[in-house]
Amino acid sequence: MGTTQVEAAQEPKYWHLKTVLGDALDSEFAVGEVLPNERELAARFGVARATLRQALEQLELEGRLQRRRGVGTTVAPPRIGVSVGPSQGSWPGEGDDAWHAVGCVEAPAPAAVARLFGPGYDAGRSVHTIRRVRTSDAQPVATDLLYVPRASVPALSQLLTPAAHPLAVLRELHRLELENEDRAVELGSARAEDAKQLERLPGAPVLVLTTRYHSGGRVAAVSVATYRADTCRLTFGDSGAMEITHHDTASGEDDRAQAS
Amino acid sequence: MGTTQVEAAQEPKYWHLKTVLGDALDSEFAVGEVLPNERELAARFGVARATLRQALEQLELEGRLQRRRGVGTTVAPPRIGVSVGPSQGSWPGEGDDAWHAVGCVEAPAPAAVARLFGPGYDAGRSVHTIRRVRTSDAQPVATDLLYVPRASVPALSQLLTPAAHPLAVLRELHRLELENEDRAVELGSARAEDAKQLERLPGAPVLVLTTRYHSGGRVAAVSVATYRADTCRLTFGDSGAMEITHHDTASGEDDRAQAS
DNA sequence: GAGTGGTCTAGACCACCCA
DNA sequence: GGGTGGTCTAGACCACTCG
Repeated sequence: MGTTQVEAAQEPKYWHLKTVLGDALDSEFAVGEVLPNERELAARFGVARATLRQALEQLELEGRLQRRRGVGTTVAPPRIGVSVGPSQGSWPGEGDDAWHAVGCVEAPAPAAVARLFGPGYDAGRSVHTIRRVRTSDAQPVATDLLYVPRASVPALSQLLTPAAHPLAVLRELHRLELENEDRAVELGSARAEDAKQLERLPGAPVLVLTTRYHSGGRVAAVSVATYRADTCRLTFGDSGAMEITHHDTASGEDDRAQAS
Repeated sequence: MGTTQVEAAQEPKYWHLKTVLGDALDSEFAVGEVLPNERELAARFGVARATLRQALEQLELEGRLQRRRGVGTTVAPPRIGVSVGPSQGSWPGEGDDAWHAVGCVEAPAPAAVARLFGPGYDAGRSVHTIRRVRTSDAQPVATDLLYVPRASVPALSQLLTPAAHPLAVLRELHRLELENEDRAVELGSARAEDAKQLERLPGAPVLVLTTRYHSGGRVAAVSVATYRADTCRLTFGDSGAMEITHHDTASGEDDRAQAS
């Protein structure tokens, strides 16, 4: 019986590993520092590589590590707070909101998006579909598809060069009076196209922010934006504050309240 | 070399599997239906169980599957939209907001939370810490810790039974004039205590919603809420609409716009 | 006790990055 | 070419649920 198993752990190894590594990250590593490679870490902790990887995956999910194939695992900087309104209701692309249009097509909206326009919407009609990328601190944090039905921008000329097209759509959109926006956030995984824009692998965890822009009693535009979940914190509301790192979700500091 | 490998896939097996399973879910399964077990599915697709599990994990992350140890894997219902304001600024626990206090202690706030109160805050002081649970459709969707500094509720009597305590704190809080709220959403993983409340395993993906309640020029209360990322969609803004399922993030419907 | 998903192992090979 | 993380395998045992 005398194994070295002092801890009689009932918690999984990878979970314990995660906390050990997390603590080490706080105390012994600086942001940007490179960790030993996975094979060595696994050997050092006496576990299989797959088990170690389970711990690293969790830490990456929490935004504490960054792993890049062919390069290594580094300590991630605190998450970036990106403001997603309501900044007193403005149209997408208005002012300078860090978005940058990279393409535009006209096509029928996918069924799931068409539904967002409401029951009165004719699903067969093609809409202006603008792909945009949002950067912060010189790195891509989000990519979105902005759907603008032709009915929302009727004055738009039909003949436009690809470069002029998205800008013209946005310009027309800004002429409308924006009445309201509503938003929803959920967890998703990056599709291939999004992943490429975000410089991540397909399947990477993202926060999907869906915004509906209301004008004239209708939904005038819909944006489906995917934010990198590892590097971003989405902030709502007025003050641009809340510039805090808190790795709460992972760490100790158990100030537990009684459970039911 | 004539293996049956027709597809010459450059995409990983688990990724391809995920889309195949996802499509099957749409076309051949009803919500709540039980899938074949992992060993059989793996055999059926000719892959190792670990590979199959990678695909299932992704689908679960996207809220399309629900897996329970000892029970099986079932098709998940669409995500529940839970409103997280701003419902025209009201205090937590005001009206009936689906939250239910399950415990309360007084203790110093963890450092990460103390920082949210701003520079003028004395980190050593103990705060009322109320644990709450939010349910929707008879299942738990979120749990939070609500931190209320004693300075925010000075009139509170010192002697309270555990049962009366949280309610008294909330009652006093509601006397204050709520000026503002700001929020942030980020991805996290459930700590052990949270996981239990949410009926999930530790490490399960959650959306962490941090809210600061401002009153009298100060931060009068802070809430750190963890929502089940698999079953919830957080909705902001007025209308309680947006009751849409869109598995966009995973599915086909490629209406791609040109990349940069 | 039978069946489920959850954890873990010890290997192998691949895709990518960089010197 | 050498090193990194990413994928994949074929097993094993464990924790949990339920009849």
